[in-house]
Amino acid sequence: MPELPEVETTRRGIEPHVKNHCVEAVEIYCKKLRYPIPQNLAAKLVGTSFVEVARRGKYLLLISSAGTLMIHLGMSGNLLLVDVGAAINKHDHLDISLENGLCLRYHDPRRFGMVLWVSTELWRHRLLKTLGPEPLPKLSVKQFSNRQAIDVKSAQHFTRDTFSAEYLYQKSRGRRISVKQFIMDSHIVVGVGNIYASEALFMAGIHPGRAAGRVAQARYQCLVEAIKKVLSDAVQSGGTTLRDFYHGKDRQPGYFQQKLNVYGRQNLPCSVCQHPIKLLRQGQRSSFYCSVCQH
DNA sequence: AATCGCGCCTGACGGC
DNA sequence: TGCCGTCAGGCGCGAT
Repeated sequence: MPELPEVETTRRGIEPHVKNHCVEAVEIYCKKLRYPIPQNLAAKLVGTSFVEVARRGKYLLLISSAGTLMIHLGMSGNLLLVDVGAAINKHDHLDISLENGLCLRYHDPRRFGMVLWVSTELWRHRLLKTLGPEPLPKLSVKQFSNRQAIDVKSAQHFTRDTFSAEYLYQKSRGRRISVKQFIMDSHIVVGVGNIYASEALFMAGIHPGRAAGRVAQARYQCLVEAIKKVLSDAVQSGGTTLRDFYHGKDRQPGYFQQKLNVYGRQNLPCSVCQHPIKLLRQGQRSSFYCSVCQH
């Protein structure tokens, strides 16, 4: 289940092997992901190069002069670098062969992911334009080493640094949904998935079931800091496994490297007060929390 | 406008 | 051994 740190780790992993290498061939093995893979991808991509490997929320953006390949990994998606001509395995859906002898391969058992082609300015795209701010905007700024790859308005949209306690506080006034569902809403803030939402709320001492509109601004300050800490720690642990992205298929998602304080730990003792961690069902999602430390 | 719940999909796992 | 039900979950979308 890729969360933002896993997507960022993937972005960093593929970037040096993909950026500025000409596309030689595109092969589609399965059309039906969440949306169909555009059939004319080869016509768009062959002979061009990706000049930037960027990310907006959990969307990976491979930007070429002709347009942008937008990839979401969904629940079980994965991008691998294999040698051109490597055998196809089950659930491999797309191959993009490059002139350097490597092939970028999209693999996704559950097919919740998406591979889309965007030829308009990115900030106009319906799936991107409504997204909330990045929790770690500094990562976004670093992405755009090639300023010409992206139009000014999209770059501004991607790098706006508006994620703050005041922002969450304002956005949440009058909202009755739980604070956990609120921070997991990508239109509020991108990249906070189920695991890190539980972890950040624990760190901030906020009960996941509390109404978003009934969280004080000072507590949102704690939450903002917790979200940034949890995500940047996970990006860091992802980064430590990055050395070998190409050959290293044994790389682990960041949350396997990281100590999880509550997620998946129901009935186990809280790391702070030793009381058993509780499980709460919100929507169709599991939340884990400590009823003593969080309120 | 906000909220709720559905559907997409496969693999893992438990019970019989 | 195999079959069947359940769960996991990001996200868009339609209904309310």
